[in-house]
Amino acid sequence: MSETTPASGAADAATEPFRYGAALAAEIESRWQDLWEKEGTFDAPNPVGPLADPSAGEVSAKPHSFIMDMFPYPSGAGLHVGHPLGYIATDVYARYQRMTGHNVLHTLGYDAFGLPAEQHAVKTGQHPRITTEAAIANMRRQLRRLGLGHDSRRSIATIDPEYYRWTQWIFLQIFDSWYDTEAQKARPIAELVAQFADGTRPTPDGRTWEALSATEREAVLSEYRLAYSKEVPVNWCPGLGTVLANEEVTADGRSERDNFPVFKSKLRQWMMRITAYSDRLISDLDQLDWPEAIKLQQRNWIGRSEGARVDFAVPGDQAITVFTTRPDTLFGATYMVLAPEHALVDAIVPAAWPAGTHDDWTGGAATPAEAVAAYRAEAAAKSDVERQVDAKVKTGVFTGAYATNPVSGEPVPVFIADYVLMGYGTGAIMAVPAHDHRDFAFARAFALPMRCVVQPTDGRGDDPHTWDDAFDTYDSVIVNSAHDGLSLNGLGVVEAKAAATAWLAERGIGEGTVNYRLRDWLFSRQRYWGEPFPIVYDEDGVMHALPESMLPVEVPVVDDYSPHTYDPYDATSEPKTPLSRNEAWVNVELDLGDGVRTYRRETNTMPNWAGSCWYELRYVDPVNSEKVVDPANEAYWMGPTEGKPAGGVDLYVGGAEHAVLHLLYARFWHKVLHDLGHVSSVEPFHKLFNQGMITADVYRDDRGFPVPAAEVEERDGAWFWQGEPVTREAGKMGKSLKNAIAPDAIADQYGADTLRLYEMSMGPLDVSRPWDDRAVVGSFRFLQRLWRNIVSESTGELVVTDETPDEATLRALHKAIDGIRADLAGLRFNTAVAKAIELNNFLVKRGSTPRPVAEQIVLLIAPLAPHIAEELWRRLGHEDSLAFADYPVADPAYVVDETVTCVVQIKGKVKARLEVAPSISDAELEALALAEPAVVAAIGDAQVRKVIARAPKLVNIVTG
RNA sequence: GCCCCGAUAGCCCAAUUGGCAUGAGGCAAUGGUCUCAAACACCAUACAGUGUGGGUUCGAAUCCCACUCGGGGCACCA
Repeated sequence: MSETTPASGAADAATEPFRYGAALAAEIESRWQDLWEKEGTFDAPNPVGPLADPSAGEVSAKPHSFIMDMFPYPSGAGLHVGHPLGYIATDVYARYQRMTGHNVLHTLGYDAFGLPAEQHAVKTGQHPRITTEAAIANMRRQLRRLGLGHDSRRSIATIDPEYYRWTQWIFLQIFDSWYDTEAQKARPIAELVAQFADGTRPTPDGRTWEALSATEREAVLSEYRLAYSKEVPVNWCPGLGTVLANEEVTADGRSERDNFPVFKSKLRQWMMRITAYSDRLISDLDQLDWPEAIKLQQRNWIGRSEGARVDFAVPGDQAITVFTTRPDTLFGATYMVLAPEHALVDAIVPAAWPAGTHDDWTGGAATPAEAVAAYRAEAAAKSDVERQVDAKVKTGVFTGAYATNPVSGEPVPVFIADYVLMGYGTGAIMAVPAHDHRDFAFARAFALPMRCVVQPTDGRGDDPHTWDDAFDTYDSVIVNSAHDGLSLNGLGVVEAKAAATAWLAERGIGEGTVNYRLRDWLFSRQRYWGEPFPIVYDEDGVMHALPESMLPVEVPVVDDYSPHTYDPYDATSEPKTPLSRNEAWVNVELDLGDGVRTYRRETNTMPNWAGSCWYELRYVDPVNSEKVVDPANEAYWMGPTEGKPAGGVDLYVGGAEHAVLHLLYARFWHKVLHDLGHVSSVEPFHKLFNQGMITADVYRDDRGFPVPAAEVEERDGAWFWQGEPVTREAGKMGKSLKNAIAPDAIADQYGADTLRLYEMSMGPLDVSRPWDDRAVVGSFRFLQRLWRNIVSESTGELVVTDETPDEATLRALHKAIDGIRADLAGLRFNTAVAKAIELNNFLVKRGSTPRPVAEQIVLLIAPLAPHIAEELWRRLGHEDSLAFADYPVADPAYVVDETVTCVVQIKGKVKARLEVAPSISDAELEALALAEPAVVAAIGDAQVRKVIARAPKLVNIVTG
């Protein structure tokens, strides 16, 4: 770790002043960065609007390439070398695209609202805008140093009022629309109002629209609006002082951020009706070029289940409707379970236990009503965490009521139990203990009857009472299922489902239906640092959307912006919005058409996801003050094309952690905007690529606390910090593990081109790999050798020669061109770098570099190491930047070798090698191989049974 | 518990998708050149047979089955 001498070799400066060292790299890099900035090299012209460039010709005719990185939070801590991995990759790809004739849109904005920025501000005692803007400035400085070719005119930040004006505008579009299930799309709410007004659509209670009060109308409409405010069960996190979306709560009932407990609470909150789009969000995945793993995660999160609704009659002329995915097992339904909070429970509970009620079923209560009340209290007191822990033990209580199995006509007892969730399906199930693991466990605990209706195929017999668990395969046939004109016996599961569903539908006691796991998106937060809602309430409490002319509703400047947080375990606490403290802002006089009146503002703010739900659209048209995005610009950059059926950004690179949060929300917003006619694309992101993480060694002391990795010494295969032994493991790079390495430090030591090259050569972009400080020098040496092949280290003069390249050199060159092109296009940057190194090593060995070869290798490396490439290009006599130079194209004549080595195997073992023409036929090759003396000798007396010839590379002789 | 993904030299990784691992590339190691010495640089050398066990095939890192280890997702969703 002793870095006494800079890598440039200061001592050599006198004799080798033009050596490619850290000092020269720094000089070259800052000079080119200044030039790119001054000339606006990476400014991409739009077809129309303020960013159109008349001198750029007919933009629409040029092929486009819209390349994006996932929006970063501007962290106060600055970047470490893991952060820019994806940014470098997209920059390399963008530069390659530019050199292959594309009009490239590449920029980077900042997702600057939200909890991280606010928490940082609270910690430092400075207003979030000040800390956030400082963090953005620092990040811009760090990123500029890496030579990223961004169009800075398009670098928006979500906290800019001119940006969030449109975030609020989109909210209003969503608020002012409803989902027409027949047309399968969102439509303006005005069209729904018109239907109510002219009577084509009846109001819920049958009165005319005219007869409803404003409040009543709003209540009707809020059942349709895609953004609505409603009292709903929400995830309340006292430790953070805000409510959270389902997607922000972990499986064990804690907040994804800071791991605080989350409690269920019923509160009035803003919701987004994302569930209306469940089906389209699943089916449109097929049109996208995304990693299968991410598509799978989205499909699982949305959780589409096909099944049936079935009515079970209960006394009092009522019915309990259940949802089941297995209507084929209806004959096996031996009891029912309702969620404890199910509305029908009170209606079916009888005054006394039926005669002969099992003692275990009553929970020790004297009457069913008491048992139900006691169980409900018990269930309500449980937090999600406790429920998780207790999940294996089934609890519940008998309601005292019996329902009738609609196919067998048998009475079945009705229970309440917390293993049935109110929020899914109908909040009630038919229990088929023989063929469902959860029902099996419950039936065992309560000694309930079981009936086998799916023939076991594993030899366990057909008496469920002797089984260890339920038998739930789809790959069998139905048995014991015939009564009253319906027989499923002998049918396969799939046919039986259809038959049972049809039978139910005929009798009006059921129908086929689809259920989704996805819930509506909880869209409000009790935060200061977020977009205010463009909503006010009048004196009667009636909600009004602000007109477009009143946007943006700016975040008010206040002294106290900290959230109301509570003891993380205080489930009884209630959220309070920071904005509500500011009476002067909350109460506002406006003229919304009825003259000037006093209104109260909505004081919740939007979640941090809001700004990132649509930023790709604003990148396209960042300074448009008339429209969210001009249709011509949107159509050019994002519109559907042949290879991009749903449209969207051409390449989107980011971490896999956003699989169901940002990517689902953004798709939803985009689809609403599409339905309302604002964008031509159906999906926001066509090709998605998840980059891996850069990990780094983490060293921990004997208490398990991380120690500063930079100060650890290695001795004899063990590690020590301040003389004490420490352990080593791989971990995420970051401040908390004390192993962060700043890109600035690497750039100081070697230059940004080396850092770029190293990050690209570490491995495939999509896998995580450990940072190795020592290995960086390998990329540096490559650039030094490249430089030396073209420029004299002592004089700075060109050393390229005027020779005509020989055939071997041309073959090496064109093979490299061919390979590197394919690798860059396929985002395989690690192998592209290897091939460039290989070609350069060839030139080193060759002893001199012919000028045409020098020019080609400079162009080849330009996307990866743009500064040194620009510098060499200039020294080779070119006046213009190579950013738009044509990328080398391989001559096919030199890509294939004149002769290839053919391997001759005997029974799969290599026995001889032949030099043959690539065009040789199988037959010729076979004859040649069998004539080869080494082969003849190896075959000896053995019989040749078969010869497999795969011209031109292989012959395999099978003897025996 | 269920579902994905992965495992190649001391380390990071290639291998044109079933056809030469005398491994593409890099790091580290060893020897040498340069140097008063070192660092930088340069030259050269060695190092594994593809996590384990079985199978398919003329031929397997690649396909199939089982297992081990590592990473990720879901987790009473009926």
